[in-house]
Order: sequence, then C-alpha cells, then structure tokens
Amino acid sequence: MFKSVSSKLDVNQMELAVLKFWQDKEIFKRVTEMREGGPEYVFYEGPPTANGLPGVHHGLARAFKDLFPRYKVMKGFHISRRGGWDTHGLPVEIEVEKKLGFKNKQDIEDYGIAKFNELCRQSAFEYIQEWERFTDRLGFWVDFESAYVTYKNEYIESVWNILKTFWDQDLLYQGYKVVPYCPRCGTPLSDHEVSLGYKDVEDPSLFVRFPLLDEDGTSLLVWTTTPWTLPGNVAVAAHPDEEYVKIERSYNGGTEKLILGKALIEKVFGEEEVTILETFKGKKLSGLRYKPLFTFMPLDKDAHYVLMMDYVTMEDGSGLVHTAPAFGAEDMEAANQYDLPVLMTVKEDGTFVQEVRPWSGKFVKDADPEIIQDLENRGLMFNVKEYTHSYPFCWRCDTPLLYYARGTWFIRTSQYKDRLVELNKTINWVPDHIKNGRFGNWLENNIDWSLGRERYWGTPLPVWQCGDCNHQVAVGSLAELSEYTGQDMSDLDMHRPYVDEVHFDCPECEEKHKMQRVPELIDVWFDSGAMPYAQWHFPMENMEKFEEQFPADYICEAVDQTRGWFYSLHAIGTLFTDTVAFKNVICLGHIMGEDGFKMSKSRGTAVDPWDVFDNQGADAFRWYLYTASPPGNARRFSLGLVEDVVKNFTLTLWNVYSFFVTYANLDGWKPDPNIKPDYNEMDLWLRSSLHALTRDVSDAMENYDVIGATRPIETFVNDLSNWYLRRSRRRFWKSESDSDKHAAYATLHEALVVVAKLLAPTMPFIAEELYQNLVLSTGNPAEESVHMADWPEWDQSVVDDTLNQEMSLVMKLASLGHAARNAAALKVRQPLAEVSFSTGSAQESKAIEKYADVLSSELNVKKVSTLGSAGEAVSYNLNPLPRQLGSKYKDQFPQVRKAILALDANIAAETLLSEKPVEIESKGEVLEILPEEVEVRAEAKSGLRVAQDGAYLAALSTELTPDLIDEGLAREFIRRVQDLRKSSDFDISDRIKVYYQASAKLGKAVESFADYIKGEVLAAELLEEALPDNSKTSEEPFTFDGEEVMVGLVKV
RNA sequence: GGGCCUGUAGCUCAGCUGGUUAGAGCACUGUGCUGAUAACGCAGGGGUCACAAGUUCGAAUCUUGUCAGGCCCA
Repeated sequence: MFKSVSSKLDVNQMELAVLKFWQDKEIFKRVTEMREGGPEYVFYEGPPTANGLPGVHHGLARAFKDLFPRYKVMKGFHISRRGGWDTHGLPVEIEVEKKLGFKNKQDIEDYGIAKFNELCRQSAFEYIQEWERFTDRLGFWVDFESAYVTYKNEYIESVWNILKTFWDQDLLYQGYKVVPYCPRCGTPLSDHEVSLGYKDVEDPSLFVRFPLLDEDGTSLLVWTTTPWTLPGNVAVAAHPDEEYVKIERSYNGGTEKLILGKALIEKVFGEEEVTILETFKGKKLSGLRYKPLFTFMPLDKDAHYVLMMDYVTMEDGSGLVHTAPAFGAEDMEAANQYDLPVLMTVKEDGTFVQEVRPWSGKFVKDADPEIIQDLENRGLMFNVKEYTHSYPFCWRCDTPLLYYARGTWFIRTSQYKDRLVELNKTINWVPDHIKNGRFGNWLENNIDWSLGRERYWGTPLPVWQCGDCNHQVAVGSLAELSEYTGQDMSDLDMHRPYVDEVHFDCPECEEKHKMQRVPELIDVWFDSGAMPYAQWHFPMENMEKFEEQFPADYICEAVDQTRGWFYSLHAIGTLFTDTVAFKNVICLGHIMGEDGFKMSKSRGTAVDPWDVFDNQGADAFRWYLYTASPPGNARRFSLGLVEDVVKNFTLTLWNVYSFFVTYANLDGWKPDPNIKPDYNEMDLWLRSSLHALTRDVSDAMENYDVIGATRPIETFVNDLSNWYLRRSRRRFWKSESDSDKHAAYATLHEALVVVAKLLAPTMPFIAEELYQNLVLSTGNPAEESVHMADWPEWDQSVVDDTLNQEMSLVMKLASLGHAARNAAALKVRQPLAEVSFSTGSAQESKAIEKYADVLSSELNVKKVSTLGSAGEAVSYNLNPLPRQLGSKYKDQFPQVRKAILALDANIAAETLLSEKPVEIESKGEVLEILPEEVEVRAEAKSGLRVAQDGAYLAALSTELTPDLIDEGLAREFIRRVQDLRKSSDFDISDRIKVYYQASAKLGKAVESFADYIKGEVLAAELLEEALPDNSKTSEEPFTFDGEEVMVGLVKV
C-alpha cells in the first residue's frame, strides 16, 4: 500500500515535513558520505556577509548554487559544499559607523580601533541565524559547520602568504592612483559616496595655445575645464586614428597656425574663416614637443610632448587633451604607459605647493581666475567661456572634490594580461557573452589591481617599513613574524590595531624597533578571491585537501561580481597558481520588482522571501527562478508569478500523483519488476517521451543549461496529465485486473518515479515526497532518499521519434475535431457517426488509421476515416513553401511562386500527394517542383462541418440518427448520476442502485442503453420506479435536451 | 560619458543559421468535458515584434542610429 494522498496539497506543510525528515535522518551528511571515494566535484560558495537580512535575490543565487551539486551527487560525485562567510570591508564598517552615529574616520580613531573592530567582528555575523534559517528553508545544502570565515587568523595568514609570494616576484608595488578626494575632510571617497554628490555647475572652459618647439608660430590648441591642473601638465594626448588639421588664421595683425581635431573646427571657430593648410591622422603628431606653460616643478623624467591615447574623442574640446597625471585617472594611465613624471602641484589640503610660487597656499579652485589671467597676459589663451557640467561634491561638506593622486599599493596584474585572457578562454561562462564581453573586455583592458585601503576592519597589508632607511619587508606568516621579532607571535590577533603594535629591528640599517607596518589594509575582494587557498590555511597545512578541492568545477553569482569575486578568483588563480580557479560559472541577472524596475520598498515591489516560503513554498520559488527566463537575464518577481507555478505545474503533478495512489491502493497494485508489462500505444508513447525527456534533461544538466533542464519537464508533466492520463483513465478504473491495467500502472509509476528523480535537483522537496511514497513504501530495496538515489538512465531503444511525432499529430487532429464540433454546436456527449481527417502528406495520414481508437473515443465518434484522394468531399489548394523554394530559387522565388499558384490545384495536388514532382514553367524554363516544396491544403466541400489549420483538416458528419440521439441522452443521464454520486460523497468504488422517473423519450433511451449505463455508474440495478425515501437525490429534477428526470441513488 | 545585456499580446516567455497571414502559457469572455485535477479542451478579443533608416526576392531575425530598463565602470 502507498500512503494515501489527498488531492489537496498543503505545500508549506509538506515541505516542512521533508525538511524534518532530512534533519532526522541526516540526509545531507549521508548523501555526502555515501559518495566518498567517488570522483570529486568541486563547488565554491561565494561568501556572503551576514550583516543584513537575506532577501529574494539571495534566494536566486542560492537556488542556482544548489542545483548542480544536487545533480552531480546523483551522478556519483563526491561534493564538499563548504560554506563561507565574508566578514571584512567597508560595508561592515559603515553599518557600525551608522549605529554609532559616526561621521568620519576621526570619529573611529577617537573611539578606538580595537573597540571599533570588535563591533565590526560582531556585526559581520549579526544576522547569521537568519541566513541559516533562510538557507535551510530554501533547501540549499551547504555545510555551515565547516564554513570558512575570512577574519580568522588561519585565513588571513594564507592571504599573507599569497601577498608575500607576490612580493617576492616583484608583483606588489607602491604607486599612485587618482581618487576622488575631499580636500577639506582629507579623505578619498568611495564611488558610492561620490555618486551621492553630483551637481550641475559652471566651470571655465578654456582653449590654450601650446606653442610647438620646432615650428615657430604654430601651436597645439588644447582644451581644459580645470585651469588649476595646468601647472601639473606634462603632455598632450591625441587619438592616433582621428583626423587632425593645421589651420591658419589672422591673429594680432599677422597670422598664426593652430593644430586641432578636424571634426571640431566649427565648434571652436564658429563663424570665423580659417584656412585649412593640412589634414592628417593623429599619429603624425606623435612625439611633437611643445614649450611647457609653466616650469615650477623640477622634472625627473622626459615630458611635454604629444602622445597617443585611445580615450581621446572628438565629442568636445579640441581633440587634444591636456594631461596632468596627478589629477585624472586617464592622465595617470597615460603617465604609466609613457613613463611621464607625476607633478604633485597640490597639497592634501587642496592648496598649491610652495613651488607653484604665484599661487602657493591658495585653494586651487580659487586660483583659476588668476591662472587664466596669467595665460592671457602671456598670449597663450585662445579663448575662455563658461561651461555647465555635472561635477561631484563632497556629500558631507559640499566641498568640490578633486581628482587627486594618492600613493597606494598595487598588484601587477597587467603584466599577466595575456595569461588572464588566455585562461579565461578555457572557462565555460553561462551566458557565454560574458566571457568575451563584459569579463573579457575587462581583462583585455586590465590595469593593475589597486590593493590598498586606508581603513580599519580588514586584512592588514603585511608589509613593514623601516622608519629610518625606508627598507621594506613583506611577511608571509606568523612564524616569519616571530622570527623577525624574536617573540612567539602565534597568538597575535592579526587585525588592527594589534598588528600595528608589532615592531622589529631593521635588517638593513640595524635600527632597533624601527620596522613598522604600513598603514594600509587590503581590498576586501582579495580576501574572497583568496578563498580557494585560504579556506584550507594553505600552504601552512591541508596541502592535499587543497589539491583535491582546486579548482572549482562550478561557481555561481550575480553579474555584479564580474569585477568582484569572478575577477578576484581569476586574477589570484592566474598569478598565484597559473590556472583557472573555476571551470564553469553561471552569471545571474538581477531580480526586479514586478514593475520591471529595481525592487524597492518605497514602490511596494519588495517581496519578503518568507511570504513566498509560507505560501507557495521553496520548490515553486526555485522553479520560478529556474524557468522564468535565461539565467543571465534580469527577471521580474512577485508572489503572483510564483503562485502560477503552483497552479500550473506543482498541482498538475500532484494530481497525477494522487490519482495514481488512489487507484493503485484500490487495486492493491504495487510495482513488480518480474512482470513484463504489456504496453499499449499510449504507454509506448509515454515511455518514449519519458526516456527522451531524461536524455534531454541530462544533456542540459551536463551543459549547465538550466532552462533546458527544467522547461521540458513542465511540458512532459502537462502531456502526462492532460493527454496520457485523460485518455487512459478507463484503464485504471475498469473492474478487470488484466495485463492492460498492469501496463497502465507500471507506465504511470515509472513516469512519476523518473520525474521525481529529474526534479530532485530543482524541486528537492516534492521530489522527496513522491519518491518516499512511490518507491520506499513498496518495500522494494532502494536508497533512503531521492537525493541518495542515482540519476535515472535513459534507454535509447525506448525512444521512438516516429511515435512521438505521430502522437503530436494525433493531438493536433483531436484538437481540430473538437474545433469542428464546437463550430457545429454539437457537444461531445452527443455521439456522431464519423470524422474524417486530412493531412498534408501520405506519410502522416497513416497515423490516422493507427490511432483511430484514440481519436474516436476522444471525439466520441463511431468511425474515423481519412479524406480520400478520390476528391469527392474535398478540393485542394497549394501553398508554396518559401523556406524550401526561397533558398533554392533566390530572387526567382516570386515568379516560381506565381507559377505554382497558377497550376490547377486539384490536379497538382493528386500528383504531389502521391509523392511525385510537378512541372512548372517560369521565364521559359521548365522547373521541377518537389512534393516537400509545396504544402497541399484540403478544403471540404459542402455537407460537412470542418476545422482547419494549415494542411490539417477535420471534417465532421453532423447527421444525427435516432440511435445516436438515444445514446447521447443516455450519456447525459450517466453524467447526472455521476454528479449525484460525487455530491452524495459516495466512494469511488461504491456499488449502487439507481431509481429514476423520466420523461418518455429519455426513459426509452435509458432502457435501451441500460447495460452501458450500469457499467459506467457501477449500478447493480437500474429501476424505473418511485424514489425510495432513503435514496440520495437532487432537489430539482434534471432537465436537458427538452427531457426531464428525477434520480435517486442507494448504496448497495 | 564608455562597455555588456535586455526590449515580441495586459503579464511571463518561445521564435534555430533571414522564409508565407508572428507563437505558447497565464489573465479575460463564451462554450464544452470530467468519478484525478485548485484543472482540462475548443473558440474569441488582444501585437505599428521599442522607434527610424538601410541590406535583401523576402527582416521580429542582419547592419547603423535613436529611445527606455538593468549591471559594471568613469
């Protein structure tokens, strides 16, 4: 016996019971243990930070993370599924700052770094219980007990080891990075902070002459909106492939020559007439030297010439870009590429340095007018205008931000650019456009990884510097640090401020205790990217564990991680171990609110994941995420959308399942592998579909194609329910227990069990529920959980493509039959004498005969036939197929088409239907048109009711004989009795006596179909008598087709 | 401002290397079926395939530009 199943499903209750089962039986643990010794499949958990509540979007990532490990385990792989927590970084600090009401870094220093960091340490795990509860309820199996934590000493020590390795290879260096900087607060701002403070402001827009050294009277015309950066100028940038011109114009009573971008002549000169002397590519300007505007600063490198940069545009300005490396990111890039000097003309407080004598001590923006005046005086100013643009201000103090070069630490990733690109080519990206698009482009334009952060809560940069001779050493472990200090450092808390208190003697100049750690922490992305190594405390221990768990077979995060975790893993993998860190990656799009915009509380589009869990359940939540859109796309989300999954998929499956269990229990049926089922055509078709489904889902799983692994199951379950089961019901409830019944049960049981297994990775709860009842309650030997079972194999010999095609044709013809009935206003309960079908080809017509039984019972007709080529009932027309003919005849297609349509359709159709070609004449040429190049469409002549779709046609004879009418009445009668059985709460198998009193015509019909009626409604007797008092009856008589009847039922 | 992605029915999505009058499911209306079904079948309304230009015998599909949304970067 199977556990009896209600047709009503309480999803939440069912899932909670499954969760409890997993817990009680420690299924997750055992699933992992039982596969020990199997091949290893490696999954990395991209560590979240538990300082906020998990939301729907975390559900998305976790649902996708869970899928492939569950699948691979069923394929026999062993998987660790180790969890991890990201605990460092600015977001954690900001949360704590908010709580304490801090405004700036000074507040933190005043409060005390030790106390502050302690709060950060706690805050990083503030919602860890919520995360665990959420993860558990979603059914994401990940091992929290062994989870790695980025703030642990072992973790940090591994990170130090990697950095030390880089240091030894000269990959770690100090350099400049231009950052948005508030001169009043004395601090750089994060991108997030910068984006808070954009305002439209008016700034000067000036065109300045840069006179060429070797060509008197000729100047480069250079544009800038920040005059204060001009004293820092070291070069002018031009685009190598853009067109430039040298023009001549009158000036000061004589003439002058100016060089600028060709496209910008009008913008610059307006109405003024100028003579173009020469046009050339920017390349030609390369290396031209000009006279520096200012010479305040000493130069330690070559400067003041034209260089080639691709970022130069012809959008505005002059096409010649002033370059001051200290004050622009692109400028700094140029400086690195061309080895230009970096002139630090401005102090940290935003005033000019002493060397810039005329404006020394003046705030740079205030010096703008004086600089402009100075250039005017020297005849270098071409013109000055006002210019409105958007410029960032400090969100705290409203001071205009300066882009300003700060000293910081870098990793020389750009040196490995080619290798980064090369290794990326071996990674399987889903969707694949990320590989060469977003991620690939980012690698192609790789710049050195800016590693330093001037913050408090994070992994400290393990570089110590001598306060005397500036000698630096990198420290790769606590043991090394112990050696330097001569003290046991193994208990040191490696965070600030403790690590900063460690001093030791300088090995170079032997100054005592002069080695002091540099102030920086490292970018928190380095923490997460180091996770393949640091989670094992590699290389201090677990060497073999690391080898086994590296690289990852599969990782999955949202698309915002391209430059985050995906990059940090890849960069460290490439530089540290010269391999990829992951082989397959799914890059998810984000979750949107139901309006298609970012989910937002204020617009009311935010969804609490627990509402989904409690109402629709985790399975439907997951299924929606897998099937709604391709993984890389942004997807809309609302409770209603998940509800649709429950209604359309879960409940359909559940009802098939509950139908099966109900009847199997009634019949005492259980699977018996020793009985070979005697399958009928429907069974063969279903099994063929099932095995094809298993094949397709398996292939999709292997290719990380989530849609391909899910949507076909939906289609299958729909066909299972609405075609196989609907057409097979009688086989289950008929009274004989014959081999046909057994075959039906065996087929349905096999389908449900296989579907349960196919759903195990995606809908782990309902899969378990089905498996437990359908497999384990039979007592046959089996694994204890569907997740311990092996992934189903498919049998290619069972897959019959012809059968599948035939059946879909039959479905289509049935559909047309219904349409014809509908058009004739003849309800299905009214039997009809005959239906005829026509298809476009002789081949397809064979299926009509083969499946005549299915069609006749589905459509309630006595006879099924094929519309003959005799042609008495139909005429034909021809439809030339552009796909075939177009590609064959190209631009001749229109004429060919015309010629085909000009043929006598009936004659041509005869030929084509007998699979012979027809000839046409086009432009004097005789062409042979093949049967597969033309679709033959039948059209019914009069007297029949038809429905048609393309070449397919159903023709219904609508004539009603007295016998047919009586049978129709009998069926109406049956329908009323069945409704009454149901509303009287009789059991499906109850035998009854039927009493009735009917109007004359109906009474006669019931009498003549008495045996048929008794069989259908399980009646022992059918009596035209007064209704007994104890009978169940309807309040009113039933009326239909102008007849009337009272019915009373008594249980036997 | 740059890169990548997305835009097809009220909603969620298909539409393969160009091929007739652009499809499915949900929702809506009508109707039929049912001793599994919260369902299902059939029919109907609902589309300038975001917009514009181009290539082609033929464009939702290819090219270019514009607009809107998303993410990342500046």
